[in-house]
Amino acid sequence: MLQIYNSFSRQKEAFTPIAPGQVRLYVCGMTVYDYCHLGHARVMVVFDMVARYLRDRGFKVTYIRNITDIDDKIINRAKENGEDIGALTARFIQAMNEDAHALGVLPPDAEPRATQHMPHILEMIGTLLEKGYAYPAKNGDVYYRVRQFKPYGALSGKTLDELKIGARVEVGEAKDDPLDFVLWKAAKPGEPQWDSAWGPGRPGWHIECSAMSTECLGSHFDIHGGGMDLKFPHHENEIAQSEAATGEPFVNTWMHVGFVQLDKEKMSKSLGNFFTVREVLKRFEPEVVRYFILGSHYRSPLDYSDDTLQGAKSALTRLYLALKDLTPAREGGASATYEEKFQAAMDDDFNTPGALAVLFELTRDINKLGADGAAAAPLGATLRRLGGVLGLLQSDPRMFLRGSADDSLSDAQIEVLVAKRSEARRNKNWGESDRLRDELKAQGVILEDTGSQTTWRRQ
RNA sequence: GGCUGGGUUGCAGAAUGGUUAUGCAGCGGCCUGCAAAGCCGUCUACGCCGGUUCGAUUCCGGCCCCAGCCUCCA
Repeated sequence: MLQIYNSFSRQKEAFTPIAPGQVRLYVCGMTVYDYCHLGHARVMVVFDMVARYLRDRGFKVTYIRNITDIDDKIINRAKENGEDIGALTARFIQAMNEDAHALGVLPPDAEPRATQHMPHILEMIGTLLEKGYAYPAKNGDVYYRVRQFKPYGALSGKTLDELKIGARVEVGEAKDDPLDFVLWKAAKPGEPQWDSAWGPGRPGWHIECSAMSTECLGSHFDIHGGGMDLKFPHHENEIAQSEAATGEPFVNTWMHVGFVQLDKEKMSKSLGNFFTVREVLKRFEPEVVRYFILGSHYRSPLDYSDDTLQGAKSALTRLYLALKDLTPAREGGASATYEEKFQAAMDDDFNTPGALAVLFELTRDINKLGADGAAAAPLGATLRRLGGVLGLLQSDPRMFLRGSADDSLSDAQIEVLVAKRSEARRNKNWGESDRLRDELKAQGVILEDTGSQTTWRRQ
């Protein structure tokens, strides 16, 4: 039985989809004004894993991940760059897709963009006004009247009065209540704008997700996810908007992914202590980064360090070494217990570290069979299959182990040295043979002799 | 201050009321021309104080510490 930790109830719950056999999943994606950093990568990889596992579990999954392509940061960045907003967002959407692809993240079923869903956004704001949950302010903005929505604060575990203590009042605010939040921002000169019954402007951040999620998945759907930092106010506001507008429950299960941290501190744009995905990919292979992310539970903080990434690389190398000499087999064979253990781990709130431990048990059993490739092949097939559920182990083992040349020796240069060494070995010239091996080692190339055959891999 | 997570062996990181997590690193052995890889064996735990229990790292209470949210942020 699949159990998921629901941030709303703050406990693990048995997962039952609204429509039998179908899961409707919405995840808050990126605001596209800059490159993805590791925090974004974690959310993308985690929900990719969730979607893959749910599908493997037999559910039909509709996975929606939105793109925020209009907001203050985008407008400001475009202004700084002297760049057209559309060009800026197109550029970073492209970059995001490249990063996601590198990390083995499958495209969601749809990636709705705020600017392409303006009618539905306007419709929802209209409904909220009609129902008395929203009001137009003197400055042309439209606000959500938080006190009108009784359950407000349920997700974040706060009461309105608690929230009010911390609320900041900006100069020149036109809100009736400092906790109210903006649904529609009146256009300022030179800014992108859309026509509305309340005057030209653009949507607030929260409304787009309410509009797009309910448009794509219906008023009431199964799982809504995002980073931990979206819990409040973003997701709280989504609930308020959506439930007030539709009159139905919005989401059954809320999933929040923990932060990527650097030196025990949240990696974030405002602190400036972040690594972009592309920076990290210059130093580690994408699959290593994916392993690093899945190597800890999705709700735990994940501390980034070179050592941890190096550890992920070593672990992944061990898995690939076990697959290296196996002939591909189609069937998993007598490996049902591994499948069961794997599923038991994943069923427990997507416990990927536990699932990975099962892959290592499989690896040990493959290695024990050693030269008996025929016996090991079905185990190898199971290892690859289960790895695939996590989006891992789908590369050619030899290609993964050889890595890429970077600024070191090329494949051809290595082959030449390996051939020279094999020649020396044939002549039992151990001095020369070991010298060549040390030379390669110094260049980060590791040799393995199996009888007269030598294989190599980059460290 | 309020709220939400969390404190596990050298590092990373799970589970669990009594019995091996797992990976990396270490140590001993096997294998190897020597290595590497692999296999076998092995060492280092469960923030503090109480309580429940035959028995608690695991449940309960209190405390300390860390991170995050309460303001844009995945």
